[in-house]
Amino acid sequence: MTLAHEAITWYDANARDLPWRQPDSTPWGVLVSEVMLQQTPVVRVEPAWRSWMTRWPEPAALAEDPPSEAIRMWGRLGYPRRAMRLHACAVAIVERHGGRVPSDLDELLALPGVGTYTGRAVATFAYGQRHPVVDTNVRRVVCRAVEGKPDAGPATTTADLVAMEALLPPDAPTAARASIAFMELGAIVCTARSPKCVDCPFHDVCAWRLTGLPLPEGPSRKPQRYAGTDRQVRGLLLEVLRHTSGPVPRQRLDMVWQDEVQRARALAGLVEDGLIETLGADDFVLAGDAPQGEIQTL
DNA sequence: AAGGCGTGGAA
DNA sequence: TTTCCAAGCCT
Repeated sequence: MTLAHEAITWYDANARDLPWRQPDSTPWGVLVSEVMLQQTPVVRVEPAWRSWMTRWPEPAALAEDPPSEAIRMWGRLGYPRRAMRLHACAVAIVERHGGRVPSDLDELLALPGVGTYTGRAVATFAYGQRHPVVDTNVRRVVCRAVEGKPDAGPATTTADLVAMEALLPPDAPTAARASIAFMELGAIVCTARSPKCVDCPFHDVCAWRLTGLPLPEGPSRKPQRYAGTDRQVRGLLLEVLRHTSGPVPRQRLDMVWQDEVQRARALAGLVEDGLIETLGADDFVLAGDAPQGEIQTL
């Protein structure tokens, strides 16, 4: 019994019932879920995914609405640039692929917001192709079970793909199930902080467990702060824009953050990223909400 | 190729 | 309270 087959057997009995995994889910639904799941937990994605798919059941529907609507629908999932890119992705799918999510990996990777993980996930989970699919869960499971290390280091794309490739069964449908099974295992059993080894199908063969669950060696890299950063200020600014339909005067935005320098920097950043647009000298709107011909540049 | 980029919940 | 983490992407 290989690791892949052990994982698949475990997955068949323990997988969560998520809407984008239903038999009737579309490649578009899979793509939307993958983008939403980039750095956002499943529990917060699920209701947002349902709303999104109800409103925009296919790429063409989203492409017809302005980016501002995507940003509003994104709500508080975080990293709203993803909403922008998903909108741009829908436009590209309409323009380049006749409104159908492409199945070719290189065409997927060429879409905005679709990187190594997401492209392979869509090709594999939506189209049943055989590709290694490596996310943070897979990296953790493989490095523990195979290498015996407590935590995966920084992502090293090529090496990670090669390592997973070696574990994949030869036929595509089984390989796809193996990938989703490894991911699920990392998500609910082989978790970062409190792995539930008693529930793990790799219990008896896991190199990490067999060597006594050694702790991480050096000091962990310190996570990025959030409070007081430009990111927080951007979030506050965007929160105002999201809940306003018309132009928002600069004066209103001035209220969200004391530090004028930082506030201006955050605002300029949002414009730079294309999330918002300036209207005249002192009004702002979400991207795409400006009346024709009234967009000003800084 | 490190670091920027949101948000909320669990420990 | 603070820290850490959650199916990354882009530059």
